[in-house]
Amino acid sequence: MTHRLVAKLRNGAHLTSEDERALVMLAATTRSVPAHRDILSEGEEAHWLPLILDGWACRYKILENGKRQIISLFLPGDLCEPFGVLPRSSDCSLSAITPVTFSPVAPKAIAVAARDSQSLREALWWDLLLSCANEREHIVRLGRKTAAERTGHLICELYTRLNMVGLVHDMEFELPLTQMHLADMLGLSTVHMNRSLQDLRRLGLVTFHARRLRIHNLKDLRELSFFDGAYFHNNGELLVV
Amino acid sequence: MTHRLVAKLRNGAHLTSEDERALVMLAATTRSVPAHRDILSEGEEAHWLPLILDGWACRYKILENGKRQIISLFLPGDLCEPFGVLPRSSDCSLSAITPVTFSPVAPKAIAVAARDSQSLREALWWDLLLSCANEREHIVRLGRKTAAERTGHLICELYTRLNMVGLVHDMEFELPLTQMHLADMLGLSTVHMNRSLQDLRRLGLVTFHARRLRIHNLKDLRELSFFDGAYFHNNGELLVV
DNA sequence: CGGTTGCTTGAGATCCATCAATAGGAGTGG
DNA sequence: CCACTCCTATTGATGGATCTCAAGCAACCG
Repeated sequence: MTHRLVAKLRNGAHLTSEDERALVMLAATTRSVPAHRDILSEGEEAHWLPLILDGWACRYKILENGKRQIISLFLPGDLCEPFGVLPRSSDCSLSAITPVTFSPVAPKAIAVAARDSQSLREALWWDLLLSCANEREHIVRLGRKTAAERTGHLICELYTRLNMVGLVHDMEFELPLTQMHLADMLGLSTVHMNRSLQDLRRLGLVTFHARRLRIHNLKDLRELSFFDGAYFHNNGELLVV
Repeated sequence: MTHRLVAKLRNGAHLTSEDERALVMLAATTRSVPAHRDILSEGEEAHWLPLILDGWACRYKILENGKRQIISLFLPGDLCEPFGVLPRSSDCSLSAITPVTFSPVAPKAIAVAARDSQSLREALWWDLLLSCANEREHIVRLGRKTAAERTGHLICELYTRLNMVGLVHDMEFELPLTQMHLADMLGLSTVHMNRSLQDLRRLGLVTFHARRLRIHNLKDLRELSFFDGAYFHNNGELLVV
C-alpha cells in the first residue's frame, strides 16, 4: 500500500529492488496540508518537488477576469513537477483538493538516484512522458470534444490512472471532486457540467454520488468519448483490473 | 543565423562555448521533408529526436469523427520531444506545415552531452519546462478563453517565441499557417477563425496577409488576451525586440 | 437552528458551428 | 494566354451547444 509511485512506475518500467528502495528513501519525510490550501503558489520559488502520497491535488491558473482553469490533476503516486527540474518560480499554483500528504523531494536526491540507476532513470522518464501525454489529451479534450465527450474521457483517464495505483475496486473509485472542480477542469460552467453528468447517467454509463464514481459500461463510455488509452504506453494495453 | 536552438537557449540559460559547439555537433546531419508530409506518424517508433532547423511543424491528433486538434507548434530551434526520452511509439503525429529542414538527433548523443555539462543540462531542462509551460497555456486558452482572446494569446506567444530566435523584425513575422491550421490549433471552426481575425484587425491590433503577420499594438493585444509571458522564465521578462 | 456549500432545474441570451455560396489566387495543362 | 481546378478566404443565414442569471433544495456544521 505505502508506495503508490512504485506501483505506478511498474506499469511502464522495470524497477530493481534497489530502485524501489531508493524511491522509498526519497519519500522518507512527509508533510500534510488541509483541503483547499495551496501547496505551491504562483510565483513562489520551490526548493523541492512535491510527490503526492495521499489525497488529490491540482494545478490551476486564474485569469484576470476571474475564470479558473484546472490544468492537471495529481493523484497518489504522482510527481507534480518534472524530476530533473531546477528550482524556479512556478507559473501556476498547486493546490490541495482533499487533505493531502506529500513528500517534498530534494531535486538533488532524485537526480543522484536517476544518475546511479539506468532503470530508475528510464522509469522516471516514462512517468514524465505520461504526464505530458495526459496534458496533450487534455488539450484535445478541450479543443475538439463536446461536454459529454469531455466528461466521459476524463472519467476514463482517471479510471486508468487510479487503476495503475490500485485505487479502483469493482469499477468504482473515490472521486473527491465537486462539480465545480470538474467544470473548471473541463472548461464548462457548473450548470452544464451537472447536465453532462446527467447525460452520462441517463445513458447508463456512470453514476456519481457521495464522492464515489461507478462505471457501469466502460466499453460504451470509451466509445462515446473517443478514449483510446494507447497514450499510457503501459506495455501496450489499457489495464483492466 | 545557423543555430536557432543556441539562440533560444541563451534566453533562459547560460551556455559555454563548448556547450554551443556540442549543440552544433548534435545538429550535424540534416533531413528535409516537403510541406504537408508527416515527419513522424502516430504509432511509429522513432530512433531519433527531431530538431527543427527551418520551417514550421506541428503535433496533432485526429478524432474518430474526423475532427483535428493541433497540440503544439514547432518553430526553428525547437526540439520536438523531451531530450531524455527513450525511443517509443508516439501517441500523436508530427507533421510539416511548411517545407521543413530538421536534424534527427540521436538520444544517446544528447544524453552524453547533457551528462558531461551541467550548464547544457540545465539549458535543456529549461527548454523542456518551456515546452510544458506552453502546453499548459494552451490548455488555459482552450478551456477558458473566447475565440478572440485565444487568437490574440496565440499571436503573443508566437511573437515571443519567434523573437527569441531572431525571426521578428519591426513587429512583423512570417506566419505560414492557413486559417484552417489556426482553427485546428484554437479549437474553432474555420469560419469563426476568420471572423476572430477580423475582430482583431478591426480593433487595430494585428493584420495578417500573404503569410505575414504584423502586430500594430502589442500592449492592447496582450491585455485583450490576458497574455502574461511570465511563463517564459526568460530571466524574468518578455523580450521586446 | 441559521449559514454555508454543493447540487439541480428553468428560461433566456450568447457564442460558435454548420451549411451554403461566392470570390480570389496559384498552379496546371492545353 | 486562356480555361480549369484546387485551395483558401470571405460572407450570410440558421441552428445548436453552452453560458448566465435566478431560484429552490438538500446536506452538513457550527
